Amino acid sequence: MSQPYPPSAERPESFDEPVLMQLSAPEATPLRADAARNRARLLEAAARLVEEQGVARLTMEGVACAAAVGKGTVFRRFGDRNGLLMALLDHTEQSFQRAFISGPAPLGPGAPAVERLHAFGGQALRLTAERLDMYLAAEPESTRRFTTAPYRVRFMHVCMLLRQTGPGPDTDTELLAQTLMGYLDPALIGHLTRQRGMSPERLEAGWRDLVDRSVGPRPV
Amino acid sequence: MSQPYPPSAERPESFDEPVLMQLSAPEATPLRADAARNRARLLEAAARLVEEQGVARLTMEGVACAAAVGKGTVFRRFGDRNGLLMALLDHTEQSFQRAFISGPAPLGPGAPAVERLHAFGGQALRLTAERLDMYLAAEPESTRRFTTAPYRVRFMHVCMLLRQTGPGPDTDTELLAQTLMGYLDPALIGHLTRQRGMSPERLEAGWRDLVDRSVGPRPV
DNA sequence: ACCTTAAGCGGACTTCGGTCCGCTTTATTG
DNA sequence: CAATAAAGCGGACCGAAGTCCGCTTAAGGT
Repeated sequence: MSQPYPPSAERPESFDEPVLMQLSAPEATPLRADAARNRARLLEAAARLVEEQGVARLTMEGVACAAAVGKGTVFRRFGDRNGLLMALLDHTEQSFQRAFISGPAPLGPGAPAVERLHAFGGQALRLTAERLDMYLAAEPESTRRFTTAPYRVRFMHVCMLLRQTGPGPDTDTELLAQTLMGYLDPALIGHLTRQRGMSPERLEAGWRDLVDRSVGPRPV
Repeated sequence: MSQPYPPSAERPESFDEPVLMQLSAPEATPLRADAARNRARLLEAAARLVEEQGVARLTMEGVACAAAVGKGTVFRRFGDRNGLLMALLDHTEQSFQRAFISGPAPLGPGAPAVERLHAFGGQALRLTAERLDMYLAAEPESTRRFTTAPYRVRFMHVCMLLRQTGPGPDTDTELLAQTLMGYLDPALIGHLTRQRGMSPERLEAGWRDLVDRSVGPRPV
């Protein structure tokens, strides 16, 4: 109920600013030299530890220790464990973003909105499946997951594409977009692939079906 | 990776048995007298503490203490914090279940499947909104949330109704049902109502739209 | 160069969920 | 009614996330 580490903190709590593209890349105030160095060491150490022992064994103290840095420093820089994990996914997420915002069609602009939606989901499914443990571990719990920067960027994109498909006047695009986003939730993907044994192809076909149903005015 | 408390534990890990209706009500082996007494005292104490201080302040040790019982006992009985919280919701959940399985139409049998789906979502939204904090706190994280008994019962129900609406042969009912269930996720409901300020009416209208789009064969 | 100041640092500390294991109680059975 | 096995109990213990606060240090102004 209070901001723990006043100035920066990689996970902003405010809601209303225009987020697009500012995942964590350009800090409002650039980091001090030592801070930047420590940040890099921490990310490097964390990535190494994850690779060596799996994300489940990653502890904040372990990372601090491996980076030869105090525990408080890790929290100051990344806010919490999810923040650190999200930072580890930042590169992937940013290039995905670039791809669907300004990359080549059909993911990027140029193709019809429906096809862009198809491509968007396909790529999201692929990225998530590829590093599922990371995405699962990075996902904050409860309602927090809807307020992370990457989620919001994706959401706004889906919302925009949906609006371009000629929804009827009585279609609630925002809610429909949330529903579509729900399909891409790492937890759901993990459940379906690991516990229900569904193939990526099946998930992708399901996505296309869902998009086709969501597009255009609502049925009679 | 191992079952911590061998014999009972209110959250079964197995997947394939026919669950329907066995939330926690009839234990496989009935509880020993002292165990049953302690269970009741724990639930009572927990409910009181939640009422007094809110679910966020509820700690397992606090409950144990208030029930004049050892901490280990709480864990033995309920598995973990989510298990305790789910037990607190059990009554609500069971009567909801009865209502949609065998209650009066349109929630129960008798009405067309589409109307039953409409009613189902409406009621789920209402129940969740009514005790949102509890539902949020009781929700296990990551993929675990798909394996709780209440989730699975709801899911199978939606799946069944969907199958009754004449989906085309190329419709993946299971995936569609998961999508519908995603709309009813307490975390999403909490986000939409609290952080985006959406009205219950709007959410319900969104649900009806979603159902209408999900029903029947997929569009061209 | 020096001074000032605020960002940054570190690690002890708190809190809480979850586990362990030796002891106690219940229920069954002969 | 005793004996006994197994379910139950309790609280010490552990690990990890997150907090706090006094000390250090980089950076910009004079």
